[in-house]
Amino acid sequence: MIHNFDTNKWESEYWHPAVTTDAVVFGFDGENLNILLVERGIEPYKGTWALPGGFITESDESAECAVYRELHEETNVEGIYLEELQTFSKIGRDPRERVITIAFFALVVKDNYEIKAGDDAKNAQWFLVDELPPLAFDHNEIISIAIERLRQRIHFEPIGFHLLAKEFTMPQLQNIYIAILNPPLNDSRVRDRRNFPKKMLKLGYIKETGKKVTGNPYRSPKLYTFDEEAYKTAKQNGVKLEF
Amino acid sequence: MIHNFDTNKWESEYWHPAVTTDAVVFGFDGENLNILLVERGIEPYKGTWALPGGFITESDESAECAVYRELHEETNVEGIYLEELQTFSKIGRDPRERVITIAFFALVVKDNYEIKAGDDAKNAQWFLVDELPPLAFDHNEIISIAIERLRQRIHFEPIGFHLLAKEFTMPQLQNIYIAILNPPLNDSRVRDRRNFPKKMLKLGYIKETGKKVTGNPYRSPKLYTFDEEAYKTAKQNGVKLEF
DNA sequence: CCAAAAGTGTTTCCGATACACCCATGA
DNA sequence: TCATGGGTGTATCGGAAACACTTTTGG
Repeated sequence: MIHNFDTNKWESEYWHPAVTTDAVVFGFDGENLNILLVERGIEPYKGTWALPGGFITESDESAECAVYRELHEETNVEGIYLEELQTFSKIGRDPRERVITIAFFALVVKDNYEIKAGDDAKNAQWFLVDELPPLAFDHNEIISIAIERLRQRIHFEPIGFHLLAKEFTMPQLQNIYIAILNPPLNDSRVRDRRNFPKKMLKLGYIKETGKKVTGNPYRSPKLYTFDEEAYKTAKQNGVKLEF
Repeated sequence: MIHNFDTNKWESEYWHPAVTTDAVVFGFDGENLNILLVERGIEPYKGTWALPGGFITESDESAECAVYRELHEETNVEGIYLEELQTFSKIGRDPRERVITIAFFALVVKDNYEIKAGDDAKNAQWFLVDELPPLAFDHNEIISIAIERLRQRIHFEPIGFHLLAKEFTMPQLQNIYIAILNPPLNDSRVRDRRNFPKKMLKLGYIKETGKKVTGNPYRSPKLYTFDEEAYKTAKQNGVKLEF
């Protein structure tokens, strides 16, 4: 093993890899789950769809900052809830050089953003999770892991609310669970219109607004909101909040 | 900071950070949960306890390889189950330069290894999770996150078996759940000697060996093993395996 | 025979599941 | 009035939780 430090005793001389960040941005439209992709405008994989992201370009930029910056530059999306997914460091995952990628995943309300391609991205748009195009690098693997993480997470944390507007209907919330968990058609726990709201309301952190949606050619659903205070209190008290 | 670019057009010109790996190794002794630490033999934090780990020193070394290598060099532990925890990239977490650390966590049978300090480690030993010494860098934070991850994971995956010898007793397995979940004393689900085995055996992937421990000055407990086949089958069939 | 720890069975109760009909709205 | 989708209550069943005494073993 190498132990050479240079004259600056704090500066290591070990090999330094390139580090990038990528974001798996999930957007929900009330019905289906989408992922935000960009079409690469530069080599390698020019013209192929890929996750938004890019190099950490400055020594004083954190990974979080880098991924926010790239996301804004490439897709015009900003100010979202981001969480680290995993780091990908296999040899050969980038044809240019050894690249280590810190992947994040994000949850947004799809219609809150006007997607605009920019920077290295020739194009940017939403794709249904079930209808993704061929992807650059190992981005398929990253997305699989992100979906898996989402599936686990939704059992323990109310992540659904990041995917919905402040006020939402029970069927919308239910559609999130169906889209993420993809349960069998006869799973009455998730798919039954009577059991689902009961279970959700029992968690104690969803409250009615008293309002209803208008303008539908059918019975108008009630609007609910996420009661963040109630959620925090319940969490602190160790109340089980599992779905 | 080092910025050496070559003429290869694939070589990016972005800034490259230093990347290290650290391992949070949990060892179980049948009673309590321990963490493996090393006493640093070099600056910075010379003489302070820290997680085993170190720089990715070669461009063809994956993060997994690096952490295995460092762990072996510094503590003589090898061939263990390792899983990525999280990547730590905050500015200023290392006084030398900007360092990004990929942290892993591992689960081992404590008594299977003879801990021997080596390489940059002046010393290496187990500490009870509740009695950790002051730690170098942000290793306290890394350990907190590792414990949290462990706590979540044990609900869904039979990670306990990595912490036990092939044959183990029910009270040992129960002690793992108690050590990791640290439930209130009146939590009869985890702490009751009648309910716990019932629940475990119902999962279907633990089988009796027919053997018993010998040499105790009291009733000898039965020995069980983890039935990996049964576990895989159950998992594929979507049987719920939650604790 | 004593101390220490392990093994075992039953009752109760709550919460999850299963299930079907009526309501609201706009066209 | 029709089509579409949303809202609501109840009965049953199963699994979780609560609970205490007996057995084994070595000293």
